[in-house]
Amino acid sequence: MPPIRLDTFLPYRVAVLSDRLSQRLARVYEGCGLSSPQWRVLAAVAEKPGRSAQDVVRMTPMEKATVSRAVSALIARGLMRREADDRDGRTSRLTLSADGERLYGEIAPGVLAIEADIAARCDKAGLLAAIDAIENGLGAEDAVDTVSVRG
Amino acid sequence: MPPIRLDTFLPYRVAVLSDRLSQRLARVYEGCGLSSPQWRVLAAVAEKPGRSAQDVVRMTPMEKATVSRAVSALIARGLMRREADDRDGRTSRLTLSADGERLYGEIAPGVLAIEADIAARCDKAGLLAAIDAIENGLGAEDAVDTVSVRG
DNA sequence: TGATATTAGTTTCATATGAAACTTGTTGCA
DNA sequence: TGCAACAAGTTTCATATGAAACTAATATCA
Repeated sequence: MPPIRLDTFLPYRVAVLSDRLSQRLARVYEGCGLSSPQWRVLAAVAEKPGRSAQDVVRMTPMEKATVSRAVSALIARGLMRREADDRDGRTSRLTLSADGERLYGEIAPGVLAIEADIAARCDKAGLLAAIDAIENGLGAEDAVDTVSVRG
Repeated sequence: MPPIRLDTFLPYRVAVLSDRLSQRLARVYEGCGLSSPQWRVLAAVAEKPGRSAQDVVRMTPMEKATVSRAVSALIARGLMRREADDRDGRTSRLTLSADGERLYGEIAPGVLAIEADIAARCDKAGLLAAIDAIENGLGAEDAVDTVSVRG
């Protein structure tokens, strides 16, 4: 079996890149006492107020337990509010408090500056298109499950 | 502060993609009783026998403690061997045992098939070029540290 | 040469994580 | 209705993780 060449093996390259980007962003929000899941929840709710925890789980690489804990921590710090959905008693709608908006406003520029640096160095549109294509493919494979692996 | 649009925010998109790819690959090697760090170490050593634990740490998004534990586990399972470097008494050289090669040979085709699917759906060369460019940029930013964030 | 700093690797410890059980509310349908 | 399946969210528990302390070997350089 000839070994997998890692420098051109996409899952490996993407994993390394993702980790480095995460660490780079973390430098910005860790100073504000946010963990990575907390930052992610904050960003998701800031983008679209009223999202439920489940919404965040679906759009994010986080378990529902992780999101639940992050939400609790953000509420305990007074950065986020939770109110019951009037249609469905199970789900609750999340919004940022004034303090939450303020903190978000402190972090976002630094984070956006990093992304601008990144985008300036690569073909961002092409990269997004590739990511879309891959994710669509992964979704399709889910249906086929392990079949494509056995070939 | 206008919220960050996540669907075009590269660190977010890359994190989600990386997580999905990891889970997809994990389906293959989990069946063989390997954890994610164990698979990564196995793949790194298979690619270039004689790599040290530190080599693996440098090329991989894993802590040295994680690598140390993964190596121990692989050796305990008889999949890997460790022998002292004759020049430097601190480092040890890792190689796969016959069983390790065999297991690698079982896993690699499935993993490569997944990557082939992915590569077929996107501009792989362009994607690799973008990753290279971003990683180079991140390296450069390290030197400048937080300066570019303050702008 | 010998003192000091550094590096490879391991271990310890506190914490974060994921899986599964659980609670509560909703849906489907007989 | 009422009962079974299901979904949102929380909590529990065992385990994986990262940070820091630690050991042992090597560099550095006065």
